[in-house]
Amino acid sequence: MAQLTISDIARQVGLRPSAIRYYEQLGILPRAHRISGQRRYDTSALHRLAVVQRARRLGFTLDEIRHLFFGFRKNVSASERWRKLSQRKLAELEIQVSHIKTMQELLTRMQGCQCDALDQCGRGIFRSDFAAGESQANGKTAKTNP
Amino acid sequence: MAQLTISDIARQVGLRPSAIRYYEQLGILPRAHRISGQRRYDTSALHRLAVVQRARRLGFTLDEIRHLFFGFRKNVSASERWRKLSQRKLAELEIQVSHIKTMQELLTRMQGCQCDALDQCGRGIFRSDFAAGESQANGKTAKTNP
DNA sequence: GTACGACTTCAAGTCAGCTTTAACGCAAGG
DNA sequence: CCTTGCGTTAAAGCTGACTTGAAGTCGTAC
Repeated sequence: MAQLTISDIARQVGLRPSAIRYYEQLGILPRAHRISGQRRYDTSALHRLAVVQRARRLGFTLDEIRHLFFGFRKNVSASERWRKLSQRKLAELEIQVSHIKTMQELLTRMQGCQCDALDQCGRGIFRSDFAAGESQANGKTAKTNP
Repeated sequence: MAQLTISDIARQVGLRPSAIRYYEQLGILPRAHRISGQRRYDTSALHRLAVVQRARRLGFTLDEIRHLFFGFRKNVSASERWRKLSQRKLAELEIQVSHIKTMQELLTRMQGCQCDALDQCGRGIFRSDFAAGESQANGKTAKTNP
């Protein structure tokens, strides 16, 4: 069982063959086994790619994806690093959910008076993301954009 | 009250001045009022930019941002288009939340046996995102990648 | 009056994430 | 045997979102 060609799996996950070769090149997919030079896959490749696609749509970079899902080394120190990385990502996702809620509220409120909603929510978002104290910098605000 | 320079607001929202000029060029920010050639802003620019930043981090493109937040024309037909667009975006955000939940579960489960969790969740995600019927195409699956 | 620093425009450069192109290999069918 | 069709690689190209560089304009400070 390793009968799928590159265009088979590409079609099944909605990617082009070129993207899959690119992923192999980056180490996101393992080097595929070849039959007379051509890549052959089994269904596990489909599952990996499904995860990759989900993660991409949530804003994960290809580098993050590689480290989080396919980069775990066997040794202990690296697994400690992995744990830290995934904890950080879990926290990010938590925040992302709350930001989506705010955004949904904004869009919903804009069904009424667009300018009002935009200005009010904008003020709120600004305070929560950036405004520390009007005139002084303080260390609490997240450095989201270095 | 229009005393902030471009680098003032850039610093306050964590962007470079060049990004703000770029946004003006794209129509995401209105053409700023100038004093001897130089842009001056008031706090409402900060609020707009806070919204822009939030939206960007949630994966909105600059085009979407322009249309959703700053593109509403005064006439009725355009406002109908706007409503459709925002409804679509609200639905997308809903789906995004559920995908984040799945991803959190995957990462959490990977604290245990990574390969097992990855393969199991991958299978699930694949079925839910792509697998329609094994051998036949059907029209229900989302065309996420045209 | 000229040096400084912060601004201006416009064009070209950068980076991630692919896609396209060119030149080629293999095998199944007529 | 040779065309057709899908596959291969390496290198160059494209898009979105900016950044950088070159060349110039202000206003204040010496």
